[in-house]
Amino acid sequence: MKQVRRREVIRTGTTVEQMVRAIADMIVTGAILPGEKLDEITLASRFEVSRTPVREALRELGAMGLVGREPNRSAVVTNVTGTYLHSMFEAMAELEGICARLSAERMTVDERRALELEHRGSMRLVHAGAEEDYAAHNTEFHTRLYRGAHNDHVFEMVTQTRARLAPFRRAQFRLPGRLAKSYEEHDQIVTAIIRADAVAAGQAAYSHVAIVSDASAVFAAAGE
Amino acid sequence: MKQVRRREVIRTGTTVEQMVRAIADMIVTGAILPGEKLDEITLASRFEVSRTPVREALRELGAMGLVGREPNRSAVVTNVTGTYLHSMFEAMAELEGICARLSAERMTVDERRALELEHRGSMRLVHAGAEEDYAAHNTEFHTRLYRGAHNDHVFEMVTQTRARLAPFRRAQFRLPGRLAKSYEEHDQIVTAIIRADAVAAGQAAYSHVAIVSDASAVFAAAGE
DNA sequence: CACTCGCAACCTGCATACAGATGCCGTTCC
DNA sequence: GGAACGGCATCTGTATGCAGGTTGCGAGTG
Repeated sequence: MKQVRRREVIRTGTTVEQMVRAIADMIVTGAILPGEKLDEITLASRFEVSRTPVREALRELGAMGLVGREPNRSAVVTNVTGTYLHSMFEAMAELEGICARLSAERMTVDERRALELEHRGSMRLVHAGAEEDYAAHNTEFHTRLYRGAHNDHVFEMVTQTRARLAPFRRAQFRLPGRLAKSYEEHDQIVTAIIRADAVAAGQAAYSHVAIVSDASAVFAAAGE
Repeated sequence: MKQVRRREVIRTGTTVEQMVRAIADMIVTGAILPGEKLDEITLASRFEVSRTPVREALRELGAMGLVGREPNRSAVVTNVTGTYLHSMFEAMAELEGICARLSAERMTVDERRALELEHRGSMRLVHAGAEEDYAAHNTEFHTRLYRGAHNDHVFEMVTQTRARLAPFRRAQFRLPGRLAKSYEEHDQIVTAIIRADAVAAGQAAYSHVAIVSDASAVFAAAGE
């Protein structure tokens, strides 16, 4: 990490790690859309490096599942099938459930307090209808759950799954009334965690994500 | 896939995909031990290719979590810390639980029958004390559970986690009485799945893996 | 007019060459 | 005698060139 940063200054180009992050960002934020081709030469000139590091970055993104690769073809931003998308949403709900359950059992006092504060603070965003800000809060909120589970491998899995799902849930908070509903569901999760009620926390988190998945599935199917 | 195979004949060297598989195999079977360095030049000469495809293979293995990489250092077979190892075993138990639960709900009649047959057939291996064969059966048995969940993303996660855990659970069936115990636990899982009792299946699978994890953790700590 | 075959441009896969970084070891100085 | 510094060997990171595969377009034919 530190070395990478040092290089950032020295070299005119970009390191592979930076490219991976940059491209992954473009994918999850929607700057590049699913199905779009990622031409090595184009990317190389764009990042001002040769094709070699670009290839390595693409291979890593492929292993992460963000782009698909097949022999002698351009890498393409993964455009998952409906059934696979569904399996990811379902898996996400399971993972969230696990995280909430473990969080209820394992979060430190500080973590519980921080989660509650984060949650309470989001109420004004709901009232203001600040979708963008609420989305940011939402990410933070869920990340706290993932960390609170105190299980690094689960954290990796859930983080990676979320990244792969990101392109398909962007418009989520635009649905009317979704903000208030999300807040309420968060509230149930937080309450259960504060009470150290693992089962309730797990179920609340599972439903929360499962509901979101339904809404987004509709959106995705609608061709967003 | 097909194209790769065609090339296998034409070119003297090896493709990146083949190398990834080969190296991953060496790691999970213990041919290369955790902590061992993977020198690019050595691997290149060993596979009769240049360093470029080796680098790509190593990067992919890095993304899979099988090898660790840091700037300007050789890739090393991941030697996970105790706490991370523990988190993987815990995650594995959760994932197995999910698979068994979903299998109980979703397996087709054929899948249930095949699972039961596979299981019943393993009894003679237990009596014979055939550890190697039982290990093979065990892999097949669990793979059936993973597939039976009918969730591709969960399948990917559980498969990848199992691959990363493989180096640490090798000696598992050498423990006295472990074969019989494993069979009995499998029996509970199968029974619950046949009965379509999702909760029981999930719990049985969770305990099954959690128990194994304890035994293996001891082994790993002992320095196997 | 549609369909097929062939060619050409383009792109990926890999090898090789070079630059930069790291670590080790011997030497030197305190 | 020990520690610090410098040089060398080695390995990683990247650029570039070449070979093979794929695609798309155009000409020719039914």
